[in-house]
Amino acid sequence: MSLSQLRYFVTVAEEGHVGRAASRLRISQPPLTRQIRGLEDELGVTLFRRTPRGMELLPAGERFLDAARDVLAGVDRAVALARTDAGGPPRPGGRG
Amino acid sequence: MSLSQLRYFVTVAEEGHVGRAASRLRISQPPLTRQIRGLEDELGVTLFRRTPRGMELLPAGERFLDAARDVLAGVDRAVALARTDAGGPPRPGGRG
DNA sequence: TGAGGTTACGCCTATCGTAATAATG
DNA sequence: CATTATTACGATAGGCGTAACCTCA
Repeated sequence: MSLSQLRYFVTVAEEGHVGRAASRLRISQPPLTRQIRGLEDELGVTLFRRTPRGMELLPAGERFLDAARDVLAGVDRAVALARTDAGGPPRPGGRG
Repeated sequence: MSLSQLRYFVTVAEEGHVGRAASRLRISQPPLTRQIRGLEDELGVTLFRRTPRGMELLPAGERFLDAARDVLAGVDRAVALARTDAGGPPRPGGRG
């Protein structure tokens, strides 16, 4: 499980369409399909129902979507907290 | 930034020692050092102070530690939620 | 036939482990 | 010299893109 997989999953869930999601993520469909598939495989849970119209979120997927968004938001929060200037010395080569 | 980096960081923070942290993580010191360094570089923030006795958490590191734990807990929660049996069909080849 | 998701294959990057190096006291 | 973190170098695994394939209506 990786943060990329979580981002990919959220995008596919939002678009309901691998092609559109891939476009938004600036990657091609195959790696996106594989990552979603790998995520499902690792979880042991089917997150989407494949239809001729696209990807339909299953109940397990909806529950996971909520938690995945929380994780990604937590990452942003962590980064912001670390970068909060509170007397820490700047790194040489940092964006300072 | 990766979930591995977050796990590595939390372990080093808890041990205050790259060697012990690496042992707990079942990897060797060099990759652990590199991942911590890469994390600091990506954040643009120094998280630890290197001393002859080990790794000492700086203020930015303490703030990040709290948030990193939250992220990792969120991942566990997401997995548990997805696996919550609520009528979802089992995957063929799953761990059933 | 058309739309959409999936699999096969090759390339590139990232990560790991072993060995060697630098700093501290 | 002893301890700890870091860098150099080669091997392995994972991710991406192009091309080809399967499924459904």
